[in-house]
Amino acid sequence: MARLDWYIRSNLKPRHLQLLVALDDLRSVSRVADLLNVSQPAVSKGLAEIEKGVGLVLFERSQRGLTPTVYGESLIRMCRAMLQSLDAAGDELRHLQAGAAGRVRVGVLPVAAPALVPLAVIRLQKIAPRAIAVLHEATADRLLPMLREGRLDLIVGTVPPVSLSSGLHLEILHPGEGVSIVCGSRHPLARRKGVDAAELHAHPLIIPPLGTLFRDGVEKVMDALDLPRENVRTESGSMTATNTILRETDAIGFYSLHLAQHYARLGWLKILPIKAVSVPVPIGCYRLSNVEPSATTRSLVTLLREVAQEALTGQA
DNA sequence: GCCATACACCCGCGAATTAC
DNA sequence: GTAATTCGCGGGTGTATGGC
Repeated sequence: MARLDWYIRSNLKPRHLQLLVALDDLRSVSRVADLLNVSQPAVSKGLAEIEKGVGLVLFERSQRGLTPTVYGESLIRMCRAMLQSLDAAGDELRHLQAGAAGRVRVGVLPVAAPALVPLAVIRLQKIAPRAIAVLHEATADRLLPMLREGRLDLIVGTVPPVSLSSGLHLEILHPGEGVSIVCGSRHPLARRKGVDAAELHAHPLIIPPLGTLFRDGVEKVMDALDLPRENVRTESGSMTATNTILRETDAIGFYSLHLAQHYARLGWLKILPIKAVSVPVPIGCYRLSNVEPSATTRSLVTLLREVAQEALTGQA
């Protein structure tokens, strides 16, 4: 085992992790000493010993304090994840002690919020009645930092592909079904058996916000149907808001087929019978590749696979 | 005002020794 | 053979001091 690996496995202790994270947060040896209730030399010496142990300079020293080097930034990021894992271990033990079967914190992207995640959570509660699912719905730009900081166990939805070096593990749950064009059930086009793309020009459009994978798919559909960009009145990352606007106005929206069918079954929306280009947007779940998922997290991922597979085969 | 270093002290751990 | 005690070492921390 290399010296670096040996040092990290054998000598790096939780208080070292706390020290590095605190130094990154406060960028000052003396302020960290105050925070951790130790002397300033203890912090200075502690940092020097970690640097000696790993054989790398982790912080640049200056008269104004400390600045992490690239090595420091990398190790600190791992330290944050390890501390979060330790916190999660404590949480899980507390919940097990209280008679629960563990907890899973899920970042839910809008596309997975109405059906995929809730259906999987319902199944989880059947097989593990005391398990607790904590759901956070937001866009990818807000959820990915939470995942990297260890505040989430996984993210479910349409998120961009990641490289192996990103520290994220991606599992494709569903290859995607293309984009469906939808309107409210009282919309003038709702009862039509056939709709021409040109008829959509008279209606305002609701599209996903910039930076989302689904937005790229929607833009391709808009280009294929020659839908004018100036008709876009709303960019919405909220399913609830989008549904309300679609039901209360003559706006046109864009959903994945699975979602569109889900809302059509509820009688909220209609899928317009219009020929659109097929732009599949895959749905996946992301987690940190260097963090071993808890038993509850693994169970939920298995159920997400089941629900997604049933959506593929039309059982859902 | 900031951080680094030198030195001293305390504490915990492991090995060696002793008592039973 | 086992448990208790002793001793040495290393790690962690504090104070004092110096350099930038």
